[in-house]
Amino acid sequence: MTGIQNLHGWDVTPAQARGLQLSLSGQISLSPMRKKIRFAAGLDCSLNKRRGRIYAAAVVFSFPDLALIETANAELPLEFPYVPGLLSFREAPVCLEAAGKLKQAPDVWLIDGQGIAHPRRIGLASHLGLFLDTPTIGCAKSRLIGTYDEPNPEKGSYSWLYDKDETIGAVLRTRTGVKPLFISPGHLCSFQDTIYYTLACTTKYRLPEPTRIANQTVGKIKR
DNA sequence: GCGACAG
DNA sequence: ATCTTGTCGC
Repeated sequence: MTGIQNLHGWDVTPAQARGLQLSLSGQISLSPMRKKIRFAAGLDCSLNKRRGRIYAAAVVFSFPDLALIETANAELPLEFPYVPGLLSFREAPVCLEAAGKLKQAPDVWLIDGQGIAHPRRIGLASHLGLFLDTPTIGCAKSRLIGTYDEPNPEKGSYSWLYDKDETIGAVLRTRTGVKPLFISPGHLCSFQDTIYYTLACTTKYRLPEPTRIANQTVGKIKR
């Protein structure tokens, strides 16, 4: 896959990382997606702390039929610690390497982590969106920041996620009676796009197919 | 000072 | 994220 931007290096300290986030967050766009979507991709990481390695898998599905088209993966030494709010500095480098190996460039990415539902409005999905220069949606399994009302139990119901008075994402039920997902725009998409495409990529499981299969794929390459 | 805290 | 089999419930 071509067209990946290299906006900055990743060998930084936590303090420098926060500074980069402050200067990059202003470049994130929430404008609605317009292009016709033919390919939706998923990205996920896993790590082996004992070996000090981090792995990533990028998978591409056709849309809206959701047939698996291609997978690619990557492996790198684990260099940055896990710090809430700085996840992209730990996971983005391998994710970008895996994404770069794909032949089919996707029209939208679903990513395991937050988009703008982040203290500085630039979670992993937003940060990757800037580098990929393609719409990205953050599909996190749990909350990082924000307040919300519990959505109704039926698949498809949702409530908004707020930080003070600002809407930063949605709490979406992707499967009836199961814990909801915390979704938010990463880059180049709106809140409505986020809900629409997450549901359009979800079949019978809690996680949408792109991130579900990416998670399954990265689990295999680690072993 | 005391919790909360994506993966 | 990771360590992990059976088991409770729709």
